[in-house]
Order: sequence, then C-alpha cells, then structure tokens
Amino acid sequence: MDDTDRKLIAALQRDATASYATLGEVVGMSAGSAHDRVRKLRDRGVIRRTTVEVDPAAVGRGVCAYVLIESSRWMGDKADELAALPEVQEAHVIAGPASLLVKIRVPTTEDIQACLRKLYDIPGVSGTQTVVVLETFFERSVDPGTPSTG
Amino acid sequence: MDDTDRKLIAALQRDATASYATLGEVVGMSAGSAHDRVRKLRDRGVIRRTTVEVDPAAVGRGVCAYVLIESSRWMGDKADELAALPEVQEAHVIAGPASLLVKIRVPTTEDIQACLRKLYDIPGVSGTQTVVVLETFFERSVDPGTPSTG
DNA sequence: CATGAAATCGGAAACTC
DNA sequence: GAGTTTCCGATTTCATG
Repeated sequence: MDDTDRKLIAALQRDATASYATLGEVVGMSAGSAHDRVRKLRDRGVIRRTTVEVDPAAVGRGVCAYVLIESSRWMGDKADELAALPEVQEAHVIAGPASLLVKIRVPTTEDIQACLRKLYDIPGVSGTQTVVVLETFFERSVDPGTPSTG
Repeated sequence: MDDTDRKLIAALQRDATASYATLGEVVGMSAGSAHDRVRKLRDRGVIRRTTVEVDPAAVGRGVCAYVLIESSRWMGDKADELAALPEVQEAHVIAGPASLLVKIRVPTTEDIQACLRKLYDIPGVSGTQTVVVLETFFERSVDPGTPSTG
C-alpha cells in the first residue's frame, strides 16, 4: 500500500470506468502494471467492489434522516432486522446516548413516521431521537491519502 | 424511470463491472438496449458516477464517528471548510438539537480529538457532541426499489 | 428495442530489469 | 518482486432498421 496504490484508489473513486491505460498515465506506469496493482488491491479486499452512485431523489428517496435508537437491552444482534428495512441505508452500534444509529432515506417527511413505526417493532427498542437532514453538503468516498497516523 | 431502470440500477449497484450482455439478461433485453437505458440514466443524472468502494480500515481510517456540531450562528455556508478536512466523509445541515452533523473517519480513537480541534477552528462552532461507532452493521447503496410513496 | 460492424478494452501470458 | 510489452477474445459503442 504505497503512494501509487493510493493514487490508483483515488482515481478509481473519481471514475471507475477509466481504462487501465488512463490509470497507468495517472500514476506514470504502463497499463499492464496499473492493472496488476488494481487486481491486487481487489484481491486484498482494499477495493471491495465497483458500484454506481445514484441520486437518491431520482429514485424517490429524497428525504434523509438519522435516527438514534435507545434500547432496554443489548442490540448488537439486530443487523438483519435493520437490513430488512429498505429505508435504512446505514446502521451502526454506537457508544454514547443511544444504542444504535441508523441513516434512513424516504420519499417525504411524512414517511419518516412510518419508518419509525417499523423501528419500534424491533424488540428492545425503547425510544428514538430523529435528526432530519435539511441539506446535504456532501457525501464522498473515504479519503485514501495518508492520514496523520497511518 | 420504470421497473426495468430500477433493476438495471440495482444490478449496477451490486457490480458495476458487469457487461451490458449480462445486464441485458437481467432485464430480459438485448445488450444494446440495456446500454441505451444505462446511458440515459447517466445523462439524466440518476446515475451520478461509477466508483469503487474501499475498505476504510485498509487505508488507515478504521475508526468512525458522528459529530453533532452546535453553533452560535447560521452554518449553511460552511460546506467548503468542512470539505477541506479529509477526515470528514459526510456533512449535513440538520433540524434538531444541533446545526450540523458530520461523519468522520480517522485512524485511531485518539485522532478523533485532533479532528474535533479542527472543527472548533471553524468560526461559529460553539460545541460538539460526538457519537463513536463501535461496530458498523452495514453501509449500503440507496434502495432503488419502489418505496411506499413513489 | 434489436442487429451488426469497427474501435477499444480486459486479462494473462512471456520477457526484462 | 515489480514493471513492460504483446497478444487475442470479449466488450463497448455507434450506426441502421
């Protein structure tokens, strides 16, 4: 995982349709070498998959909110139940004022209620705190550049 | 934006390296027609870009946290200042107990402090509340299926 | 939406340093 | 071990019906 790998990752994050010839130019190598590097990054699991970024509003999920879920028991086994809800885009176990934090996407603000109802159907959920997103500044890929400690 | 488009989007979210021949099979069309559909989805902005998903831990950003930012003034113009911080992966203006919500990724828990310090350097920031992620159940693509209202 | 042809790309060798 | 060159089958892309 050297600087060349990081450059390749950054280039692929920007545009994963780039040809290996183009990627080679970016890092000053041949297409074949760039290809080798990227293949190894995939094999190692550094690059998990190639995907497309979709405009949420265009598929009827223009409203975003975060829900802090409080509970009366351990909630570390609720991954499947949360994954079963299509509105839930992310789900995390957290330290702090609540047990879980989920990111939801729904068509309208009214649909937030319906989603909360579903969340309350999960055994152990004893309360929620909802944070409605008014505007999203940005949502971007993980920065592959060398961080302070790394 | 019909059911065929949604199927194509779902297939591309799963694996954007799939050939148009494969995509055509998924929706029961020829490769050329599938290609047409996908091109139009890109032109319309429904598909924003093709990218790669990277393992955060593999690039030294294995620790995730959410920071609620309180302020003593309107913060709707702070997008650039937040985008300048590589630790900040998402930034939203919110309704609720705070003004902004940012998602950060750092190498270790100790680096959270350094990031908070940078956030406090932004004019108007008067307080923060940090939610540390202990475990991420999942982070997935926006569901393109027909939602309750859509 | 399907077909067909030309340009381009992906993938994996053999070869060099 | 890492990078380069070279190769062929597969794929993208675009015209046409």
